[in-house]
Formats: sequence, C-alpha cells, structure tokens
Amino acid sequence: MAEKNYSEKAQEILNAAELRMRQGGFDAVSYRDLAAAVGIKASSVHYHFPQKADLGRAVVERYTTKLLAFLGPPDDPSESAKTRIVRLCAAYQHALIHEEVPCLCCVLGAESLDLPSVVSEAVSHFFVQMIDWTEQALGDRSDAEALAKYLISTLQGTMITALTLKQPQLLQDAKPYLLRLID
Amino acid sequence: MAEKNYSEKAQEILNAAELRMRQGGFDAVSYRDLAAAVGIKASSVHYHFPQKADLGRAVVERYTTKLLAFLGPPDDPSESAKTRIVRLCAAYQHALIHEEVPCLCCVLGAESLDLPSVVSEAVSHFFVQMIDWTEQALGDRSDAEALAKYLISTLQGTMITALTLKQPQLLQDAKPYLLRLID
DNA sequence: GTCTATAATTTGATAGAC
DNA sequence: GTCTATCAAATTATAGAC
Repeated sequence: MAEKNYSEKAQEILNAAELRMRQGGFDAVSYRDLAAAVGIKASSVHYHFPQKADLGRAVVERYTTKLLAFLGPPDDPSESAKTRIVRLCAAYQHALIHEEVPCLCCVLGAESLDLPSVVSEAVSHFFVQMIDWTEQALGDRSDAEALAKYLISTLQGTMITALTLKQPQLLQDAKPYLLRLID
Repeated sequence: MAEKNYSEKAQEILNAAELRMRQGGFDAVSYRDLAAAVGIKASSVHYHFPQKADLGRAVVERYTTKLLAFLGPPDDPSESAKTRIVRLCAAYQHALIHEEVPCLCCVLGAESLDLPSVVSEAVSHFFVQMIDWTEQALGDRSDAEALAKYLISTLQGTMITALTLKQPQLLQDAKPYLLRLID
C-alpha cells in the first residue's frame, strides 16, 4: 500500500505487464515478451521484479492507485451521489472502450483461486477499496454498503458480457438500471 | 451445438478440464495434469481431444447444455417470471457455493481476448443462450432484452466479487436488487 | 542496469508399437 | 485406446561478467 517509486524502465515494464494481464490474465504475462516490449532482455526484467508474483502485485497495486486517483474524492460536498456514480460508470466505460481491454481486476478476480497469494490479496484489496469509495460516494443511507457491493459487482459483470459479446454499449445500457437505485 | 456422444473416459477428461478451467482459466489446463487426474497418459488425452482448442470448446459447449438443462424451460405458463429468475439466481449460487468454483464462462469471458477463436466463440454463444433464456423467462415486456442482459451481467459480476472477497453471500444479497426489477 | 549463458521444468503435440 | 519415446518450444529463475 505504501507509495512506490518506480524507475522509468520499471514503469514501462508495469505498463506492458498490465496490458498483457488485462488481455489474458496472469499466466499470459511472460518475462521474455515483457523484455521484448520494453527493449531489454528477460534477465534484466528480473532485476526490476525478481519474482513474477512481485510483478503481479505491483501491477495490481499501481492499478488500484491510478483508478482511485481518477475517481477523485468520494465526499466532495458540491457533488451529488448520482454525479459520483456517473463518474464511476465513466471510468469503467473508459477502460473498455478507449483502452480496449477490460478492468484488470475483473480478469484477475475471475482466476482468483489460482493466483499466487500476494496477487490475489492485492486483487481482493482492490475490490475492498473500490467498494469503500462507492459506499462513501453514496453518502448517508442505510444500505450504502450493500448497494456499493452491488454496483461494483454489476459494473464488473457488465464489462465481461460487453467484452465477450463485443457489445461495449452494454455498459451504457446498464447505467439507467444503476442510477435509478440512487437517491 | 449438435449433440455429442462422449465416451466415458472422454467425459472424465471433460470433468477434470472443466474444474481446472473454472479455477484458473484456459491456460491452467494441461494435458499432463488432466491425464494424471483420469489415470492415463498425456498422449492418450490427445487421442480424445487432439488439440487443446477442441477440448476447450467441448468443455464450454457441454457446460452450456448442462446449465440450460438445469434451468429448464423458460416459458412454462404455470410459473411466474419471478419464479424463473429465482431459479436462475439459484443456479449461480449452486455453482459458487456447492461446486466451490465460479461460472466457467465468467472465467473464460474475462480472458476472452486471449482465447483460441473456437473457444471464445463458444463462450460468446453461452452468453447469447443465457440471455435468450432470461429474455424468454421475463415474458412479454418491452425491455425484456435489455433487462435480460443486465441480469446475466450482474450475476456474473457478483460471482467475481463474491469469489475474490470470499463472501459467497453477496449472491444472496444481490437478489432483492434484481427481483425488484421483475413485474 | 543490462548482458550472456545456462539450468530445470513444463508445455502442446506427434510417431509408432501394442 | 493406451502406451513409450521423443520433440521443439516456452517458461521462470539464477550466476556472473561488464
């Protein structure tokens, strides 16, 4: 969870690893391919991330930090709950439509049972943080926690069907169903 | 889609492959491990399923058939739409809670971009069929198709968060949010 | 930080005997 | 249907030079 200072090359490696992981999961990442992508040799990638589990955890932690930064504070009093949830939906749409790959933790979460424990713990922590953000974004209401879990779950699942069916607009279509639950 | 007649050993292989795929995705399945699981050699597994993509497609197609059989007809006039959707939810709960692994196509759908095309097409077909069943189950209403896509997406996503957070009751918690959308 | 070299293992797949 | 034997390729990872 602590802030990490990655060198420029380490960041390039993380970029390549994140892309590959979002396409095909943890096993789809290989040191050799990463090395080629950033213009060094596989053994040099091991210098930056000795074990693959380290690399996986680093990718997930950086992804979590990036996404929370994109979402901004969940408790800005000048915003309505609805505005915040619209922004949450926009983040998911941006991932699939502009980056053309699903949410990292959608992919890794699905193969959770088979991941190195440090990686699956990082994925679990991602969901905890996302649900926490959403719960705060919903403001004061008795079902905030349950609704937050429901919203995050639905966005994750919609991403999978949208991806598999090649219907990115499913994320847009799900929005009214979600927003009618707010306020 | 045609009915397949698998030998007893081929079915054992499919069972082992489905379990492994639901735990860790397509890449988690190896001929050597499958062979050990059913008590033969890897080369003999190739006799039943020459290419891994064949095996993957067979697993997905059989899974689709099994699940639709479990769900039964979506248009039994003696049932309400709500009763049918409750059964749909029960199928997802059974998968995660009793079989202790997520839905096969939840896992494969997430790594859709990286699958052999015959496999990703089978996964896509699974979702088409599940959405079609749900659409019929909802009966005559103008938003049946959109709602069906939304329900299937939510169940898939809830399965991922329930799995990752080790909170299987999330599937139960999502039910009221879904059922309030029916009739 | 990056390299060469290498080790040890696993993988999907095939040929051919029985 | 199952076996032995084998293959070529890919994988994670380490040792040590520069």
